[in-house]
Amino acid sequence: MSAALLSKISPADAASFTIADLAREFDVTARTIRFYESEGLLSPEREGQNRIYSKRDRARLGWILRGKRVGFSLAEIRELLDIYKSGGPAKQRVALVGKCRERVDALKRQRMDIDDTIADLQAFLHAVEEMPDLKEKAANA
Amino acid sequence: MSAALLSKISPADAASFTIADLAREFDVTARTIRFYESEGLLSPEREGQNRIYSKRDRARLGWILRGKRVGFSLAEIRELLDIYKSGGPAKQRVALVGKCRERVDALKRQRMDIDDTIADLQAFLHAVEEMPDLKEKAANA
DNA sequence: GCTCTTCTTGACGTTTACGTCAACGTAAAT
DNA sequence: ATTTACGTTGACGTAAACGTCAAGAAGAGC
Repeated sequence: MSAALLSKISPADAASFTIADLAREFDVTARTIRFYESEGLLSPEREGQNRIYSKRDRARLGWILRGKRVGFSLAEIRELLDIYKSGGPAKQRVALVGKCRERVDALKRQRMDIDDTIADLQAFLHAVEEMPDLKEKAANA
Repeated sequence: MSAALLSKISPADAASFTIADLAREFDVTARTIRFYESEGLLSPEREGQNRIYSKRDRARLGWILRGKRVGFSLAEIRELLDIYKSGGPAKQRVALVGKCRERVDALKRQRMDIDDTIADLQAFLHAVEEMPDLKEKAANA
């Protein structure tokens, strides 16, 4: 029973995981993880009818979710994951490398947009902090 | 007639713009710009029934689109724009400043995700470049 | 044996962010 | 006067990314 409780914790260095394990760890629903599988982003083993995720599957899910956070669509993420595992003919790989470079450039542009937006918001924050009534509030605190 | 052609160019430093001007400049459809207005993100003047955009409107649209590029939803962008123009009571402004700071922190985390993703992709690119068959291709080129 | 929990597979609903007509107004060009 | 170009307001359609049931399988504990 204490073993059952410990299994709920599901140590991050375990060899395999249930769908609920990953859902907890990455803070997504099981529905989402199954949806990613239906979209070809994951393909875990089965133990009977139940899904069983390896450490590689887990890392892959992490990659997917980080991709989402940086604004990739699921289709883009699938493309990138396909590029990773691509052992196809050299000519095809050259094309994939091109796509990969484009993605890197896009990310760098996005990074600049983020820097600009941060600068804008911080400039606004500084301006607000210089406003007289707020300075009073701060002084009275 | 040459004046008509020049008007198509619609210099970026003009005092006002049509919806098509902005659509061209920012590479979005007029439909999109009207949609943003219907969502309360823009409120251009009217000349009869036609919309007429000021330089401030234009800058605002630029801000909106950059917001989209960094992954903000339209609702989030509206919130941030509302924060900008907020001259409400000090107490309310303090709350808005909090939201603003949260956004900055989120953007910083997002930037770290982007850096990590760039690093991943570039590591992959370097690995591919070290692959024998591709080195041959490069040598034969 | 029964219940409880966790898992499964559909099927349908929902939100966001627009696209796509349709039908019309208006002003300039021919 | 009429085409042409650009503008307008609805109304409806759509793709992405899930959420939300419904109904059932399958093992764990009592």
